[in-house]
Amino acid sequence: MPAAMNLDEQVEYLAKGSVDLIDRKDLRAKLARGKPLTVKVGFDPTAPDLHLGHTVVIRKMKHFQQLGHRVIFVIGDFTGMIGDPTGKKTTRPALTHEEIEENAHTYERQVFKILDPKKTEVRFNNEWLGALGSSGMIKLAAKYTLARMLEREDFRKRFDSHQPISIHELLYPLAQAYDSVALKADAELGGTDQLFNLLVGRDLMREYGLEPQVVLTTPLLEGLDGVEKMSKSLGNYIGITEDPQSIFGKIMSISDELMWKYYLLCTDLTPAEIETWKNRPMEAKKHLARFIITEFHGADAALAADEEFRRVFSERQAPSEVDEKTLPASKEPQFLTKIIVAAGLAPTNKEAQRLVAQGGVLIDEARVDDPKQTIDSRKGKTYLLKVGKRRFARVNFV
RNA sequence: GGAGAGAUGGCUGAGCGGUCAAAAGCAGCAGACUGUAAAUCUGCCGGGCCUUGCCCUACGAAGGUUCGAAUCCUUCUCUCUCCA
Repeated sequence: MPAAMNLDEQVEYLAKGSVDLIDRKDLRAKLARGKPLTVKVGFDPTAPDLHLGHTVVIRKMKHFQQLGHRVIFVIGDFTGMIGDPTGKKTTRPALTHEEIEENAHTYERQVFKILDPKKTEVRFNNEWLGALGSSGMIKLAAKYTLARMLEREDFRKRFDSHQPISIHELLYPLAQAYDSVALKADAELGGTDQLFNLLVGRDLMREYGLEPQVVLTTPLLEGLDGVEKMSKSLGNYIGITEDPQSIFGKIMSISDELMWKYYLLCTDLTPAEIETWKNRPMEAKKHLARFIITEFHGADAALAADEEFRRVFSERQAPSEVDEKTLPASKEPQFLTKIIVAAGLAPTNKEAQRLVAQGGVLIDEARVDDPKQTIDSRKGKTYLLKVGKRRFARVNFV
């Protein structure tokens, strides 16, 4: 990271990969004072499993940190009671204090793989929002108008199409904005879906006689499918705490096209450096996978994952470590499909049948194509099963 | 308070009383191919079964009409719209 950058270089460094920066001049002016900025990012307390999509904004926090600024990680234990209305259909259950505490710790463990713990503050917004009380809340609500709220695209659309908007949803942007007031934030970061909320922060700060914060948004990262944004509920995510082998495989499974976006948002390489990889996509993808695994699990794990990938997919050998399954022996031969299910290689018998019929099952390296295949399952028998490209198990009959 | 619209498989979204385990797209899975779990192409895509044909579930819930209902009727639940 850049030790001594001049003002403009700093602005550029911080702006890299951002979508909105409001406004660049403000940021420059704040930086010019030479004092560390207070930079805040809010996180919902409900989803403690961070994935690569979350790391985009966390990486941006890191950039601020590297330049010596004060980064505050705000856990929205108060705003969590409302739930950000963005595209949400179901209200989530209220969490207990213990659960929130626990989630916060889980966050920290993951976030500090990227951020420097010594330079990161963690705060809970119930601290100041809870203290407001209902009368304080009303005073806060008095600072903003419905017309301005309806500028938010999400609200606007719902309003125009006569979809319901609950009153409490209008409070969410206000509450979040009040975080900035309470913390006297110089800048707030968030995904592009946060733009409106972040801008309300600016307005509200003016109302409270504070200098408005700089707003910086980062792009939403598409998930493995390359279509939907990465999210746990869609199952198209790469979790920070996932095992290295899965991360490696999942990275390799993204489309070449999508890979470049991951490069831009999930590594610290400059666009010029990324360009040098363009003519060898496969190597580039492996390099990306190694980079990401190194960050979360260390370089050794990354190398091992790479080796294993080569072994299993390029050379189509069995992995170095195969799950051992012990199944009860029987004198009569048993249907292979049942064994596959019993070994946890397929969820249902029907699915196992399909896999066999489609030629996706190998016993001891030999393909099976008869769904009615039975196998000798007397005591002491052992088989190496391969189902699909990446499910292996050694079954032992006892 | 009154009038009306709608609820379909992970999602989006078709669906004439029988030929609907339910079109199509997306996502997912498998195979082929390959530079990768990329792209492309092909196939699959509710479950059970001593396993290929039969049986169970399934179209918001519960009843009913019918030889037969996702499709018709009644009630209920939920969502939305309009009028007041």
